[in-house]
Amino acid sequence: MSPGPVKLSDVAERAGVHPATVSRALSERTRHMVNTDTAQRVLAAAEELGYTPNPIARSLKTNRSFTIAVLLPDLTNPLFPPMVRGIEDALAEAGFTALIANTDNHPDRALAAVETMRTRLADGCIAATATRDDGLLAEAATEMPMVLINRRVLNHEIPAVVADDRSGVRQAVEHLAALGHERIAHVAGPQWLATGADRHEAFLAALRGVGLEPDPHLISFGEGFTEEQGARSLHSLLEAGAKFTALVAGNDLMALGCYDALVERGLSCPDDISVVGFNDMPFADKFNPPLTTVRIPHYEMGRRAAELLLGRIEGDGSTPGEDIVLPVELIQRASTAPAPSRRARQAAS
Amino acid sequence: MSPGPVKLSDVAERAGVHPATVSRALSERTRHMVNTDTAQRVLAAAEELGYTPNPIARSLKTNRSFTIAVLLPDLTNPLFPPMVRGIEDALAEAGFTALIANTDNHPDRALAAVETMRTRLADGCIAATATRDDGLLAEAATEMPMVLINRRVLNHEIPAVVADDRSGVRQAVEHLAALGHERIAHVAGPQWLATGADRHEAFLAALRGVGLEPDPHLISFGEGFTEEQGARSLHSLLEAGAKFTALVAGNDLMALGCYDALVERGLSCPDDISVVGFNDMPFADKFNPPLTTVRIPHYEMGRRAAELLLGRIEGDGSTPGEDIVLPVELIQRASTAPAPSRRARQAAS
DNA sequence: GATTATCGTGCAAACGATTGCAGGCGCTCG
DNA sequence: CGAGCGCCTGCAATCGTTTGCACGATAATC
Repeated sequence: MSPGPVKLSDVAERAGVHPATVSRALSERTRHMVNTDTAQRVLAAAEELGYTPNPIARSLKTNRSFTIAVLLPDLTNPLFPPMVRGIEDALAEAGFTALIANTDNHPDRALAAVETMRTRLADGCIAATATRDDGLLAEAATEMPMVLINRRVLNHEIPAVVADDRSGVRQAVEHLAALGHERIAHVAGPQWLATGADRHEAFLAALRGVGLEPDPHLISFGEGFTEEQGARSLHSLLEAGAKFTALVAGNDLMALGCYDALVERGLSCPDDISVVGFNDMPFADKFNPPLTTVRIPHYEMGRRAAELLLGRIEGDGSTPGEDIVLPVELIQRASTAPAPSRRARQAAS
Repeated sequence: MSPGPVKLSDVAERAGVHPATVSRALSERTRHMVNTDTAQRVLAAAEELGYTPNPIARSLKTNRSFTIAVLLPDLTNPLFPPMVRGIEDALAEAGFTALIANTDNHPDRALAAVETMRTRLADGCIAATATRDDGLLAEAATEMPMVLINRRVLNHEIPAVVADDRSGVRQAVEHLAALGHERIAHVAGPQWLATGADRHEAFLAALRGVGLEPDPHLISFGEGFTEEQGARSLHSLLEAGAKFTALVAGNDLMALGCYDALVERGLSCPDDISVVGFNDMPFADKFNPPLTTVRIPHYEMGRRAAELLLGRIEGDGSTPGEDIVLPVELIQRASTAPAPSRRARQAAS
């Protein structure tokens, strides 16, 4: 037997057959081509020798790597690890492996990553990096199966699995409205991301839904879903003299930024201003105050994205793709409280 | 030209040379074997055609995949993403890619992961999953270059990069002692992990260092570095009637568990009990109260681990390996306060 | 009993790159 | 002027699998 890892020909020799026969006997799909008891013999030999196929050689021949590229803007954002877990779990069940790449939100790093993935022959790609109008990904999508997660591009050319953002912010503003808030601000996320734009739009709609008229002076856009941008946005709102008693932030990170801005100005949450976030990131219940936010099913989104992708890979390439939108749920914690006016009234009564 | 991705022979044809020549011209290492201006021609042709080598085919021949396996217990633990970033960045600079696997702290899942990695021909492995006495990894280490991160095995057979745990907990108890605390508890991590055992030992030493005698009744061991275990440990301490005014937790997650246990029992941090954590995980400054903890250089640890590993791969296999231990720093926030006794005295004066 | 279908297996050519070996050419040097 | 030496470059084998094709044997058909 040759040295090093055992290979197909070793098994063949041991079983007294040709390597090709071993190959056929070992694959579920081609097993029927070989006599049942030779198959048994081969299987036994493979078992005894502890044969494991060399995936490199296999890939070279078949052009499939059983590898899925996962493009993330930033693994450090607590939003993503649970999604990745979901993705990995679903992929593993199908014998696939995830290859994770951070893009830092830089288009060129994304380009480089896509390139790497493509040349490494990933069988498909799950991207969380898409900007709303993303030519790069759209182009890449023509070359390999792709699905988006937590993002969406303008013309639904790429299937996506997303949380029900509209419902989420609706629940948020209804909650605020029910608490008596009438002047509600929006510390919005970047508008070049679908999540940012969708939530902003949903915010406007939800406000009208509860009979409030949107006020442009109560809306400020951040340039990223980050703490700094959240703080900056809130500061600029306050700076401009806007008056409001509650705000909904683009996501939890921005909400945390708002916390910072608030304490910096000696304001209290929720006494002066109620804030609600988005995502229910890990430890959102441990913040000061515990953050009211809308919970999205991170893990489930990951699973669904992976399953969707696998379906497109294995499948006939059809399933033209309704986006999958998963339900969300408002988690009420201590960062929201009745509006001051109502508290005053209650105190008076 | 053949269809699909451009390959070596396409470039060869275009440049009017043999594929072998192209191969040599394209590799920095072998370029000197080919005439300077043919090399130019080849380079130009490759550029025009947009040639990118097929790493699968290359790997098959060279037995190198330029892939590094990264074994994590749990990507969802906020400790790890920054490390992964460090690893990825350092690897990318050298043209390597990281393959991330979660083991969920299950030895068999780790085994499966290692197996996958090995058969996928990873060139090396960075593991954060090692238990103190880890036969599995020790064995795997004989088959491929490996370095440990944030973990250590008993007999230093595998090089590791770790934070200076001893110094960290020393700083923590000195801080507490300086605040006047005399009865300091330890909500320790699992002892089968090096981090758990080291910190426990360091705790004992540090206590004596400030002239306090360790009391076994003030120490409780968790079975995992988790919130639940932190809460459970603290509960059992309190249940047993232990009296103390401060505690150092095995890590930040356990500290958060302590927060939970404290509020559940109507105790206040830091008024009744000061707590200090370990790791300075993201958002530790946002907790209620902001957590005093010791900061470890996550990102840097990742980088160093990757660099160390690459050195072992490229290099002569020497560097027998002192462990790399990186400095840590106590970050004082609001979860620690002067001991009640001292506060009383201050109030009296 | 000759002819055709059926089944099981081996042969050999891929996949796309790397690399030892050999050979052609032009020099120099004795 | 011929032997010898360097420098380039082409040839062909190789990495470990998969897979179309052909071949031989056995079974089914008329």
